[in-house]
Amino acid sequence: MQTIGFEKHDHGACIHDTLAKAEASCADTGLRLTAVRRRALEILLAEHRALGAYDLLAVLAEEGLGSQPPVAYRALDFLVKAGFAHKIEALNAYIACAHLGADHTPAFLICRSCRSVAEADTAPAQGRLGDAARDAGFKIEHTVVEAQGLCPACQEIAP
Amino acid sequence: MQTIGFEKHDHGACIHDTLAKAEASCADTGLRLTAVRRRALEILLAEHRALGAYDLLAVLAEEGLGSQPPVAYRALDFLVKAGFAHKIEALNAYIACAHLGADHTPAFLICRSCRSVAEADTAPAQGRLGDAARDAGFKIEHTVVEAQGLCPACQEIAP
DNA sequence: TATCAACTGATACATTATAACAAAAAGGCT
DNA sequence: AGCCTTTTTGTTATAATGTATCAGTTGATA
Ligand SMILES: [Zn+2]
Ligand SMILES: [Zn+2]
Ligand SMILES: [Zn+2]
Ligand SMILES: [Zn+2]
Repeated sequence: MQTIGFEKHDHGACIHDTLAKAEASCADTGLRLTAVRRRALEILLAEHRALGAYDLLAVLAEEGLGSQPPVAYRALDFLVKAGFAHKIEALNAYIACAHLGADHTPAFLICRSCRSVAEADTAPAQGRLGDAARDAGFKIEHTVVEAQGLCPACQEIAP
Repeated sequence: MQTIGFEKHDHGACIHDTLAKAEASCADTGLRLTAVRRRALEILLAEHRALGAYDLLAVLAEEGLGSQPPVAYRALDFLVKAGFAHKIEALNAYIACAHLGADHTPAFLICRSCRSVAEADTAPAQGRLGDAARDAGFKIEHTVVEAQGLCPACQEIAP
């Protein structure tokens, strides 16, 4: 699975395709991609960067889509539960899924300088973690894998 | 490296040894394990469970070691920077290091029911993540690996 | 013992997140 | 369409987590 985020790519298509997949997924499953939810996903998709709930709320508020924190948190909860977005625990922030529709276990490369985030896949890496869990009798339900450091662009600026 | 946390072990020795190692480490490096910091480490060590900063503060406050948030956050910052404790990002909480003194890259198994945490090691798992990072030109400085699920004890209670 | 750096105490504030409840909208049913 | 139920939205208030700042104290070192 491709690591999406830092390299050049057709980002217009990236946004368009992801929205289309989200809509198709909702049509399939009966979930409702309402105006606020759809716009929230678009806002997250605009860049491959993590946005805080209040950053998202600020944009929604400008557009008259809601001005109180629950508006943002509800939209984010929906997107995360539907698998359309992920929470970056190390930043208390959120990012649109870059592999929407694919069955994947995301791993993130997070730039501490520009907050851009690339999404890779660590299913193989979790073999190791899975071994440790099995040995300990632990039942894994969800994993968080986040690497923090410097993206290619920021290494040149501040190496 | 052993996964410490869920299995039976001599926890008294576990506490005692870790404190001794922390003291030795400070003696070596010139760091100062002051009263508040030492007590904070003891409190974290009491159980293999994650404590929030305000949970820690409540205990410190009872004991007259400080009553304002910065007291807890300063102690935690010190312990984390010194490698004596780790932050569990998914819980915004903190846990004493279970492998103090060993050069390790921690990975955590976090029980969503009882909040107990086992500390394993993922250096091998990060081979995969490292590959993805290298391919993307990303320079990893720190990694967060946290698996959430049910510990052995809680699987029996609420399976 | 004078000096400087590190640590502590304390106030205030910033950021992130949730509880609770009423109103509105959407969807299913006859 | 009219009625009923569920989901979503609007709003207020508050909880939980985390920092900035500055004054005072302590401790190492010269
Ligand atoms: Zn893109
Ligand atoms: Zn960057
Ligand atoms: Zn122990
Ligand atoms: Zn448990």
